[in-house]
Amino acid sequence: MSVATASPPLSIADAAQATGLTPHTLRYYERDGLMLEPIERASSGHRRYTEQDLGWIVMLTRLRGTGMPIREVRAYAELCRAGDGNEAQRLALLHAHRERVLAQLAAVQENLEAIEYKIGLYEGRVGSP
Amino acid sequence: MSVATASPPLSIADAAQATGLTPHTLRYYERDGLMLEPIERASSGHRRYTEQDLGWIVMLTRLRGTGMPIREVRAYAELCRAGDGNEAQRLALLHAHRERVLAQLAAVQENLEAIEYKIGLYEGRVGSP
DNA sequence: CCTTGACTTCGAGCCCACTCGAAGCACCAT
DNA sequence: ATGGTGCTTCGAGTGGGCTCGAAGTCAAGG
Repeated sequence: MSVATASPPLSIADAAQATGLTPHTLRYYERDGLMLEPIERASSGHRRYTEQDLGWIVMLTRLRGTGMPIREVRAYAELCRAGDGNEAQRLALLHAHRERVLAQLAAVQENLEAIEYKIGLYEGRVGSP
Repeated sequence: MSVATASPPLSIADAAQATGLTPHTLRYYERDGLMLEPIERASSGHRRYTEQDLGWIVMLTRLRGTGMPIREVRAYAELCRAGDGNEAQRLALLHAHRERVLAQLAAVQENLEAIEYKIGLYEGRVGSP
């Protein structure tokens, strides 16, 4: 059994620190239905982030970081929340996202090449008298 | 001499068609100082886009498509407008942009890999009973 | 002549994703 | 007890990048 590391829940400030988001953003995500479930509270009412919470935040940050809109992250979260039985839907959502990201990557790379060509022109011109 | 293809200037609708932007966006870009110079007008006051104009629009679309903010495109346009003598500055601007784009590409690719790993998990689970 | 339709300008509106501020409560150290 | 810090909620504000609508003008076709 892995009882070794039962790390204690984190305050919102620590969770922000750990995820690279701000406390404001963490609250906003929760309000907006992006979390799998409402974050647990201490008796004081303060949020307590578990390791699972952090793991999910990392995933959603990756989704956001690849350009998935908030509303689609929410849709994905809702599927996960709904429990077993909709894995195919989740998979379809992730697949569709993957295709979009690949297309986007290809487009950016093509544009970048054209820009690098332009840079080459400038370097040629700048290097010569 | 290449006198062969002296293509006539285009209406804003045709230029929009040709560049994949909307007429609204083309006017907005011009208003916002993103064009190298004000677009020529027909006697009616209607814009007439030349091939040079289209070429520049393609370039600026590539800059935008790689995430360069409007204000920086404007800065680049201003440098170009200023004429010779600031090639080093333009180059520096493009170089800086290139670095940002490469960093961004790397980040997106890393995130995408993690998402693909997740997809792999779902496919494994979905494939089995 | 008169309509049609593509254009013009100007300013406002919209969407997205945060980002912030105000007012209030809870705990902890002095 | 008291001040400080760190949280809470709520709602409003910001910035970027378009996007749109209204009102007017012009050239061509019927």
